[in-house]
Amino acid sequence: MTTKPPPMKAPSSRPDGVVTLEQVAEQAGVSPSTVSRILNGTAAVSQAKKDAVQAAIRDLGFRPNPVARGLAGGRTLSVGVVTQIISSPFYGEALLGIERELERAGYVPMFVSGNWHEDDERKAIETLLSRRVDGVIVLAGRLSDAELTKVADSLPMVVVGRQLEGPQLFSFSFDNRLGGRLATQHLIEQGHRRIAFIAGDLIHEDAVERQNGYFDALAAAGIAVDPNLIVQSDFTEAGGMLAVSRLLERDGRFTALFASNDQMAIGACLGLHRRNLRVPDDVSLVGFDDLIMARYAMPPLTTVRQSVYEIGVGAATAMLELLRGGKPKVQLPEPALVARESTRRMTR
Amino acid sequence: MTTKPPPMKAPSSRPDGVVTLEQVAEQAGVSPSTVSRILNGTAAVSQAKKDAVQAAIRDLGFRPNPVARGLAGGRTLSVGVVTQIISSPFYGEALLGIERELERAGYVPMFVSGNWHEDDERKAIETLLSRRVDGVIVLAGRLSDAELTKVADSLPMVVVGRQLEGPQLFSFSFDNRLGGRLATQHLIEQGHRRIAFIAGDLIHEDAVERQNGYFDALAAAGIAVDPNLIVQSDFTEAGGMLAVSRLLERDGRFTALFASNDQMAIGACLGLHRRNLRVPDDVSLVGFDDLIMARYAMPPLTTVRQSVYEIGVGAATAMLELLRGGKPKVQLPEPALVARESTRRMTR
DNA sequence: TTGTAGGCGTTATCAA
DNA sequence: TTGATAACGCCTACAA
Repeated sequence: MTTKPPPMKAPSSRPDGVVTLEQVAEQAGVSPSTVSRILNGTAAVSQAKKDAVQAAIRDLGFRPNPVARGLAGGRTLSVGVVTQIISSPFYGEALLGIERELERAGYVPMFVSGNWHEDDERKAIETLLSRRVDGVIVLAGRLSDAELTKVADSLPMVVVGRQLEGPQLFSFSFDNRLGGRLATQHLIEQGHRRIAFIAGDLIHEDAVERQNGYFDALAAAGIAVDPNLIVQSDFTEAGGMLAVSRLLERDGRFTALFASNDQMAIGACLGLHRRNLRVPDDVSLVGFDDLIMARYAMPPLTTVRQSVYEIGVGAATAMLELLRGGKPKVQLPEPALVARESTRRMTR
Repeated sequence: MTTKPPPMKAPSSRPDGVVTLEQVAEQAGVSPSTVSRILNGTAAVSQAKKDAVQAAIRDLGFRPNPVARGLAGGRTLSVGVVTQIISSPFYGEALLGIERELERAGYVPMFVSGNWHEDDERKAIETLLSRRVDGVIVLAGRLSDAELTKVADSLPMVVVGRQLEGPQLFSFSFDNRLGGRLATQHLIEQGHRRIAFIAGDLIHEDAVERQNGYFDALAAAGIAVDPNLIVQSDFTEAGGMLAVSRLLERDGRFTALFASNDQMAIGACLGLHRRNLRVPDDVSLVGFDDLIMARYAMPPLTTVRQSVYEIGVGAATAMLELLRGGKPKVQLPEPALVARESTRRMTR
């Protein structure tokens, strides 16, 4: 042994099989910058070197290190996603859409929960920024428009469920109002006149819009709004169950119930069951979202289809476009009523 | 203007308000290394400097950059989580537990889906490694024990649902076998003898164990296993529904059904409904997991409680302990039967 | 078109 | 106990 141990660097492979850009450069006989340029398409490179480098990349199994990229001011190939509660079936489906779509472009999502809490949400975004994500997708939430817009100054941002404008900011919403109208209309067409409504948390535009749709349909049918038939809740199963109790404690009788999301509808169903009211025999029930759970509810739940998965895909697609420097345009399917077995024509 | 523009560096705050460790050092009148040492507790530092640095950190609102840390070989304060399908209600609850617990220690989870697919899972882990996560939590999955163990050579790892050993490797399982026994026993106690069983994907230890529990209970009661009453499925609602069809196509009659998770039970319920079989009047039904959906199923589902949320918390706790260099020990609650309305005493 | 040099924000290694 | 100094792996002027 004549060589001293320390500089014993085997150029082509380190202990754990991590290959660096520098090694690729060496193997291809070019400079690191050239490799970088080829990787990022930053500048024109001669075809010969391009080939050599690509061969080297393949041979060595090189994969750029996102962490180093992030530090160097480049991209991290990761996009932050602010959800509210990661365990909710609603967000679950959206996240799946986001993950799948992002993956196609080599991006990885970083999910953080806002817990329907302004501070948490703020912290979530900070976390994301400190992790150098390339962009942020915000699903609903409580942060003010101003605050979100400000973040978008330094980062591409996609916001679902609001209307915001900005150079690096894209937002889109599902047509919740139309959805709310369809649901209510369906009930009216079945002959119902006394239709109760469980609103979601009215801090959300979504919730408000669904309620507006409810009003629209009633108005169109010449049915007066009865405040006794409206309760506000929180989009959870437990909330839906509670809402039904409150509704039943009042004097107003109703033959149909429109819960502004599936989770509350499911909860309401149990609440009705507890009072010995049958769905749809005693009360017709409509939900909103068409989550998987709606299909498997008992009875299967009539609801308004908004493909949450598609919304996730849409958000991711928009983000990728933004990242590409383009102008996203997302075409969401129109809301549609899915009639199942929880609603029935009024016969009495 | 006598100074030339380029070096115009305002030491205390850059355009976007990002403060670096170096700035903290400067403000506190110490070297960057000292700041780093204080941050990481790497070495002893005089109290005076410690105070000064901490004051500077507070004043400047400094937050260490995880990306830079990751590059420098330090920690990224992030742990990777390999789930199977992020949209599943089961994983949702687990992820929530993981996220909450990790957050308490300043860690952020990175979720990636394995999609019940070996290749995806392998890729997921690679992604995680290239992102320099400090550790990996694996929830079930198809990767071989050997492969997982190998990954654990270079990284702390927690595996849920298997038995693996290793210096940086910790694994724990819920007592699925006992759970399966409890479920079946409950049915037997209600007088049922012909108890059908829907197994999960038997690639999972979990699924196998639940089935073993089913066998255990039958054996203890002196009931012979009837292969006609057993079908294998895939842990999804759709799978549960399909399983019921297959069961009913066979000649064997049954008065009770044990589905080895809640999702399949819910699906089975719909399947029975389609054949005009009532739960629990015609068939008593038991699930497994006690997800939220069980509570709100119609009728509310009798099931075996395993707190998926707790499992998530446990996995995270174990990981933090591993990261701390300690030996984790997770105490999971015993499985327990939660009797609700989907089962009833056989009267015929 | 290509290469060199410097920097991104931390941590780790050595001296002092 | 402290502080230079050199990585970490990549990107991006700048120069050639």
